[in-house]
Amino acid sequence: MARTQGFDRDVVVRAARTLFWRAGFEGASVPALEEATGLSRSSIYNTFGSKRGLFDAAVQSYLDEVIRPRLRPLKADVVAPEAVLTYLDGLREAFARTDSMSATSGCLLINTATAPVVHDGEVARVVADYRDELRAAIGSGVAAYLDAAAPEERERLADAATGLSIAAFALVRIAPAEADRTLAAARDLLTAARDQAARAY
Amino acid sequence: MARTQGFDRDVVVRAARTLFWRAGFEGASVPALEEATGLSRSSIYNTFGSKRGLFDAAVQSYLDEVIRPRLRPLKADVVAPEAVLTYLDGLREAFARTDSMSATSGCLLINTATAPVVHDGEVARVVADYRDELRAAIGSGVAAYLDAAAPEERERLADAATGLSIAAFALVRIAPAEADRTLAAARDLLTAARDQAARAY
DNA sequence: TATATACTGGACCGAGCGTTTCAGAAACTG
DNA sequence: CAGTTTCTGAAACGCTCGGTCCAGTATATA
Repeated sequence: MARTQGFDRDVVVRAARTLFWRAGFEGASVPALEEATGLSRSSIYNTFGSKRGLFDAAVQSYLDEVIRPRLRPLKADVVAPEAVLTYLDGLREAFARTDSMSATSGCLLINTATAPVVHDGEVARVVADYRDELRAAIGSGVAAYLDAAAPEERERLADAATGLSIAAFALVRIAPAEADRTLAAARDLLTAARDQAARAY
Repeated sequence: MARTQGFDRDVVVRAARTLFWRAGFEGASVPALEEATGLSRSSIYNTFGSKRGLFDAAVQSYLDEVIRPRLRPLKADVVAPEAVLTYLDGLREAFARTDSMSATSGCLLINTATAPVVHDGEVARVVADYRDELRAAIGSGVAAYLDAAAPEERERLADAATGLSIAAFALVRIAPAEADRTLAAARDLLTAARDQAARAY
């Protein structure tokens, strides 16, 4: 009866996501979004309602396709001891591939945390929820890695590894080498804590 | 012979700085800058050449009047052992005063690091230089605090404390409690390292 | 094949942007 | 007090912004 949609919604959202990631919410203009998605303005507004609607879809896509796959090993019921190191190393590898989105543009959500659009409370909550999710995942990873450490030490190291990951994302655009050092520091903190625990036996 | 300037440049730059801090470079419109500074558009352009020129002046003012006073104890020829803890505690106090600029708006330069304007290479360099300055200052503070620790451990902890300070600034707008935890983690890392060094005797 | 449905392209909207311009007011200097 | 210089206010610039609208077209169903 009705004509079917002539584009793949996921593909469109992914294209918009890339532009928002690179340019930020404010920096991605509607004409630029048209070009990136291949959609005309009316299709964008018909499908997503507004620029914000498209941004929200892009953020969800970012969480589902970029963030969570990387965090999956840390969110599993049983977490591998080395999973938290693998996470940090995976981030460093992404930063080292200088043409990767992570290297050129950091993290869509961390970029958003310091952008004007965050004054919209709903956006701020999404970003804060992301931080909590990251913290919980790293917390599991640290617990699996330092199974013998005192709880307060594990919490402290999980806070530190989470913060250092966030700092690395904030830095990678302007100082990629220093972003890598920041992640290396997180890794070293964990391995040093483990070495010390082993020595305590 | 010539008429003298009818306003105090420093006062004007300070007012602009506050607005840029709150709203970011892109978010601070020229009309809003007029209102904040009390200057008319022509005076702004006559004095600073462009919005970017005013922003650059605001950034310098931020470095000179906000950042460097806080870092001064860490940059002195002889650094007090506890100075790095005092720095972290001072940051936490500022974050706890929920009406302070730091609590509501984080750090002007870290906000800029993830903003579109950073694609201007000159702006990116200023932000990267700030990170280096912060890292060097914290490095001195860590060296003074952990005078007996191994050099590689001091470097690692200095990288960590620097990164965690940056993460706290990135987070404070959207998750102030977590920003405080991030700084607390930095502090605990340092004190734990010192306790452990003491125990080694 | 006829029809109904909704996707699509492109013109258009008002608003706000950063910047330029210029005439006139202000006030130091000689 | 006259002259010169510079600051200042206001208006207008061209442009881009996010968003709306509608006629035309494509297509799945009956």
